[in-house]
Amino acid sequence: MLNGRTPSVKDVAAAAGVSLGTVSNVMNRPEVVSARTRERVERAMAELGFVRNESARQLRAGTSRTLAYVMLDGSNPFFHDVAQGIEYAAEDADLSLFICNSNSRPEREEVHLDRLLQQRVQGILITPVNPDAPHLDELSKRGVPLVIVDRVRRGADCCSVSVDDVLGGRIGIEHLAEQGHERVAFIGGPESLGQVGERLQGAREIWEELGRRPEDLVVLPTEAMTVAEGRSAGERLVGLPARRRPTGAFCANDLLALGLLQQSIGSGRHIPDDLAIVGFDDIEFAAAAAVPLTSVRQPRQELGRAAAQLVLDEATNPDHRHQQLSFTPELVARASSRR
Amino acid sequence: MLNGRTPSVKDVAAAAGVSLGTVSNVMNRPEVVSARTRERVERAMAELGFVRNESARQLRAGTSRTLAYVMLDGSNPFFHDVAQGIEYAAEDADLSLFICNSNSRPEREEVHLDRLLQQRVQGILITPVNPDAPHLDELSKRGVPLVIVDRVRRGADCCSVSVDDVLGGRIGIEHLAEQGHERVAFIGGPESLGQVGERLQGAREIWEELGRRPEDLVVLPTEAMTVAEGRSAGERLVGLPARRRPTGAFCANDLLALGLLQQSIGSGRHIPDDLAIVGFDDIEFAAAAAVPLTSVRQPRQELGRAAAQLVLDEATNPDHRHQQLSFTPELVARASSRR
DNA sequence: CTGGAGAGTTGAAATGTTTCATTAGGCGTA
DNA sequence: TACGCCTAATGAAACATTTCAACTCTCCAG
Repeated sequence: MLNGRTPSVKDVAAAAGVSLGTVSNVMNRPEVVSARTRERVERAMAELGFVRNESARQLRAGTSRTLAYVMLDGSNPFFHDVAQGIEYAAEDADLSLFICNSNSRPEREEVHLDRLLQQRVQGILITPVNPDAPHLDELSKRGVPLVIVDRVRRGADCCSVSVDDVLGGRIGIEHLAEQGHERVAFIGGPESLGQVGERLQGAREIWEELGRRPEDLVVLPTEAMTVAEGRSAGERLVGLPARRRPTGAFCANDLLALGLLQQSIGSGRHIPDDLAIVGFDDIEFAAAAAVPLTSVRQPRQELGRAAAQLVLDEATNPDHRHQQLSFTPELVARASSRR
Repeated sequence: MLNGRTPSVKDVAAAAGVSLGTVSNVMNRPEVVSARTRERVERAMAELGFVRNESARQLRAGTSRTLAYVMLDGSNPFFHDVAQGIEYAAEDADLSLFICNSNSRPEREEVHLDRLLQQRVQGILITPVNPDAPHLDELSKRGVPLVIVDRVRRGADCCSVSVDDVLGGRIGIEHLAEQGHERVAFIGGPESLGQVGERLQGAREIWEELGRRPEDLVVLPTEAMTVAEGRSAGERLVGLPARRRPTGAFCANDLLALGLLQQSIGSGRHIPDDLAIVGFDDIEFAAAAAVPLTSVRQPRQELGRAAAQLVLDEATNPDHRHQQLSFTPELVARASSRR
């Protein structure tokens, strides 16, 4: 009767001598079935090696048991920490987490979103390549619970969780100023990345509030936020005439900062005496760098956890209101910037 | 007629004035339907915003379109590179990839595997906490295509993809010997990890073949393969009496090596003059360390890609044979070990 | 005895696809 | 005109589950 097929509820029912409905009850509402029958059914399940077919469950029940996170860049540990936070929240809610990676390519992002829609996931968390892309509108319109992570969306017609980047920019520069640096660099780009723009904005604000001259905040744009770009920025820094050369550098993320750190040490400079370095994100490797890296910490796991809670609220609470959650960044001072 | 529901093939069929079967054909075998009808159906789909329900498809077709990778440790970039390799292969085969993370906890691993079974994924790739755990047997017995990644399984009743760790151990130590080090340390653990044992074995082999004394290969066991443990090993290293202190250290992975590097520089030693360091894996951050790290490279993405191909072969090819694929590691010499 | 409540169990309907045997219609040939 | 062939389209069955109204017992109060 089974001849090779993987067993179904029907087979279990037959083996236990009960009806389909009872087997289903054992799985979903064990309290309504008597101890005797429950035991019998469970034994049959174990003997047959029954594994519930999730597709059929989902088709009938209309509800899936998975969340999804579409991350922006798998090579940046920051996003894995965010994912970890989401995972914990999902675990608490007894859901699975589907992790996809767009690798900053809009086409991949669309492919992933399309698949997730087909899977009817309960909710989607995403750090989008472009938070204003129209295909995100599509999702909201479709009614799929959606939370933007680590970005904000202009229209604000969906939830988002991010960090106050303007404040982050202020904190980083303020720290360098406090350490007595008269001329500092801001390293990051492309400026089209909303975060870079905001961190730079914060940097400029506080710099002027402290009464410094705008031309003493040197902006070194990069093409991406990678270690390699950090190294290249380091080379450009050395190339500046000594009297225009900053003594402190604030990088828009830790990968850039690590690249800069490496290039600086490699070319014989002493950190922080010749150059003080401040990063952003406070990834695991920041503390583990040769000269431990000062960084503006984002609460990475918290970000993920909060995002997951928002998406769950949207999925389950009928009078859900969209929220723009903003976390406060915080300075973690280490050797790379302290005299 | 739709009143809020998400549209189904039936709705599309009605809107386009054709039958269910025709709509299905448009999606799955467009060549059998006439251009006129196809167009009409496609228009209807677009207008209704139809998205195929994957659960229903899978239920009927009996086949899912996803692979899964259960990774061992989300905080180690090595596994993300492996995952990336799998993802590329999955992309080529037009499959989705489900990424789970056991975080080295056997219970989580089991939960994930159970879920994946319920989802009826096409195949499972896993870097298991313990490659000999009985629940992996279960999977093979069930007939789920299974590939062990970066480990080998004694019984060899399933495919695996790994790197020749004994050879890796030889390569690392041979390099240190060539650089003229007379006394070296092996740092890694716990030894119950098969890989650690094999790398150590290779290290010992070559050390003796080169005519060195066994007691000049100092083993410093660690409790885990993390940056923190690397730092702690560094402290123990300093604690050794000068005449017993190694001048070169071979770490069982890069995280350990980075921790050791940091601790060494922090306590004023010069790398590589006071201590030469060799890591294992060659993760992205190895090259980006303050003193670029010499490492025994594993072909990380290739590992993933090959594993995915094996699992696909097992899933689709009826006369699939299980294989134990072994890649050859290779030395990448950088500043941390070169005088 | 009868009636009713409550606990436990049943079985049919429903979910959204794909598949496949069947039918319809058009066209050329005998 | 009758026949066969080919291309398109059809619609019912099947997939594995959940749900729910209906049914059967058992037990106890009246």
